[in-house]
Amino acid sequence: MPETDLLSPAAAGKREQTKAQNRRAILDAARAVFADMGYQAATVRDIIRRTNLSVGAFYNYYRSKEEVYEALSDDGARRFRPILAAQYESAPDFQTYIRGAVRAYFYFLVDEHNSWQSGRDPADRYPHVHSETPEMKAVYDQVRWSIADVLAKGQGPLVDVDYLTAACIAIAREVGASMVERDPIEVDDAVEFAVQMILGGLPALPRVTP
Amino acid sequence: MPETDLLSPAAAGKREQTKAQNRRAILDAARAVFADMGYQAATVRDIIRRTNLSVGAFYNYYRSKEEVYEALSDDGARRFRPILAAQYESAPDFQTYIRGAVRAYFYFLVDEHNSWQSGRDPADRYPHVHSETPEMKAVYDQVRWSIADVLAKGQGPLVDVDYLTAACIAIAREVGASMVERDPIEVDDAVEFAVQMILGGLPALPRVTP
Amino acid sequence: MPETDLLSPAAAGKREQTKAQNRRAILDAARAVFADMGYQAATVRDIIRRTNLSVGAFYNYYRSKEEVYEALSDDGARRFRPILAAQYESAPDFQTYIRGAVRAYFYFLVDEHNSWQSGRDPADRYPHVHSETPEMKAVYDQVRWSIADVLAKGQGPLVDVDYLTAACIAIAREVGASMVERDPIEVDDAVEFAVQMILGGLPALPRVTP
Amino acid sequence: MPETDLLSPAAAGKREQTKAQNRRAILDAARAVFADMGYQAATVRDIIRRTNLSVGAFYNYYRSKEEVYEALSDDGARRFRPILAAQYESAPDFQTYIRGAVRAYFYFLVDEHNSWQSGRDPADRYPHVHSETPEMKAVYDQVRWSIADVLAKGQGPLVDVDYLTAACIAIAREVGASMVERDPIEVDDAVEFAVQMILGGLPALPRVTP
DNA sequence: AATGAATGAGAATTCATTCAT
DNA sequence: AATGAATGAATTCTCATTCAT
Repeated sequence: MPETDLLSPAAAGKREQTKAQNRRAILDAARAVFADMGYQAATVRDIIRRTNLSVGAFYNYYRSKEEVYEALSDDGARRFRPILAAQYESAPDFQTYIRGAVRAYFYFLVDEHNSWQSGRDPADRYPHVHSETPEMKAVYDQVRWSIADVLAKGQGPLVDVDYLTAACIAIAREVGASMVERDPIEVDDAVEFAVQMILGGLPALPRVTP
Repeated sequence: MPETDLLSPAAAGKREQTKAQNRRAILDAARAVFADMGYQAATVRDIIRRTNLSVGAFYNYYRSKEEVYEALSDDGARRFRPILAAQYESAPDFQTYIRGAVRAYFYFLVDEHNSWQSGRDPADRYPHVHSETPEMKAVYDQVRWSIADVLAKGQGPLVDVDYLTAACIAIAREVGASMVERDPIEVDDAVEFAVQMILGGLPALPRVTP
Repeated sequence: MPETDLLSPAAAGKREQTKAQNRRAILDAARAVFADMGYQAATVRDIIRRTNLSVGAFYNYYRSKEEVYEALSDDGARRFRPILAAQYESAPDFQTYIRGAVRAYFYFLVDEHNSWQSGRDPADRYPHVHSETPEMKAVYDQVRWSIADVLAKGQGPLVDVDYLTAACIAIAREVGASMVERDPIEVDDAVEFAVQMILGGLPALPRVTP
Repeated sequence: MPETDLLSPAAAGKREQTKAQNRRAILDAARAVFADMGYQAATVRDIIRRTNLSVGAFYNYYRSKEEVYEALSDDGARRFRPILAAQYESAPDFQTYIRGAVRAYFYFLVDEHNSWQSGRDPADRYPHVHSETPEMKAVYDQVRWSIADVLAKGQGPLVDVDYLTAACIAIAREVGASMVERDPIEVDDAVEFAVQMILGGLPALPRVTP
């Protein structure tokens, strides 16, 4: 409730900039930490340690580990949603949609993958960890929903919708995960593989009576 | 005052039996607890609470929470390995092998699923937890290895082995997970779906030059 | 949920005894700490420090500072209630009741006062503290209630009940507090003073119309 | 950009005025907050939240939370001292002095009470807190001292000075506290009650030999 | 002077593991 | 072997105070 702004605009701008940087630093650190050791095992201190902020600073930006997780999810979803939506709108048939969605997802993964460097080997210290960033989860949820939607609208074959969704998602997820482990990363090869796997399997699937 | 060394063989046998029972009780409790809330969130007290035992007794049987996890993994792997091995030995071709492996995996899942009752919905209290029991993980690793092996031996098509393994595993995992959520569980339908998805996709896959 | 009690009765008894001792040690430490620096300023660590227990042990016995406070209150109330009740039952008139209650209260105070030794000077480090133990508060509440009750039943003069209660309580409290500061403590003198102060003032009080 | 040193005297005066206003705003806020939740539980942010100021500004005016407390005490004492002193000078006897002092104290209380509005009921959130503003404490100390002085000078009866002081103070305090809880507040009735309680009790008190 | 983000010591609490009985 | 209280490091979060702007 300051009465007036006594700071110069420049100074105020710098303040804002620093805040934005710190916010991002926390998110980046959190992404790396969650990827390294999983959400459950990660502690707020782990996140802070990858930052040059103090404990207090963390709590100035986020009220808990949970809130960071949400922010990360939102971040991923927000960036991926428009891409996926475009595919969804423009695709004339199921095949085209699948290809577009998988491609979009894989490029997103590569992007994510490039944006952080895991400092040390995760699984060594914290076993049993499913490294899945909240962003991946958010994107994955989006894809799941849109596949289900396309199928539900009858634009796909008359198969078990749940199973097909699960299978598509599964393929995209795992092939994607396998892809980003390689060096160099060949996105188009991976897209082709996943798409053929999905589409090739379709004709043979057991039909259901709606 | 504890019983002394002056036991009859019968009494000694009884004691062995009790030990085995306790060991199993701990594993059963741990399986349920890990499934409910994940390894990290689970506390040793959570485990022993589902047991007749005291904290101290727990540590007589396992030296740490970690060790219980390992034991659970071993347990699952040990039970599943022979089944899978049989498929592996007897299968004349890739198709047969896949069908056998998926069927074996799905029946294993159903078995696991029936063996514990999640008291309440875990995800409510512990968000972002991918409940995956150590046993599932172990079995999954086995399947992954054997698929890779079959492919490596040239009994499958000339495709990207890593990707195919990943895709097969992914399909089996997710369709399987989807299957056990249903009531009633129709194992054979799910097997058929997963198998067709995998095998149907094969011919269309991009070939690689070895 | 131990199957049987394998401990000898003697050992079990010792366990129980130790627990009782620890429980008391915590209460004693808490009483002293609350008296020294007030409930608000007191920390759980302050309490533990006056004990040879560990942090964890504290939480084995009480779940929070608050719970210790409650226990202390209950303790005081439980010990004082019967004494006060006896006065209340047997007193033929207001004068007798007041004298009995004040006497009981003062003896209780002396008892309390003797039971703990403030290690260092409180007010130096934690200013603005109203040193009032929860036990004193509980007893005080009892007395307040019983005076109000006696007056409400018409056994006292027709005066403003709230004010009279407040005044009686106030006199007892402050004269009592003053009393225990002295060395030697002369309980009977203090009782006499307080009682005369209360009863002497009665006739002159403004009457109210009920 | 802050104003520079090139200010007109008028502007400088204005700044002085602002400083005084801020100082008062902090004190008012602090009084309310301390009353609501006690000194310990109150945070500096609680205080500035009831203010137009920033954290930094707070520390421009007072160097610590403690210092604010002191300032409040001084404030109350400073305002009340002259009033009490006047009574003290002009009173021909003990009776008159007591009546004057009590009346002055009660009017002071009413004044204090009107000057802040407790937002919600404090005791709900912070148990066991005897909300006593530093100002009340300061005034109370003054009264205590002056009664003791009057008695010491032999203008009162030959009774136990400590006890009488304690009792007078106690009555004034508690009846006063009870008074301000009422709506409407009837100061004169309360004064009459307290004065009669004190003076009425005097003749009956045990005499001491000096 | 004002601003409000940053700091970090310190508070409450949990929990894997040990150990006396 | 069994028991369960004790331990204390580790965790989350708060808040008085400082300091760059």
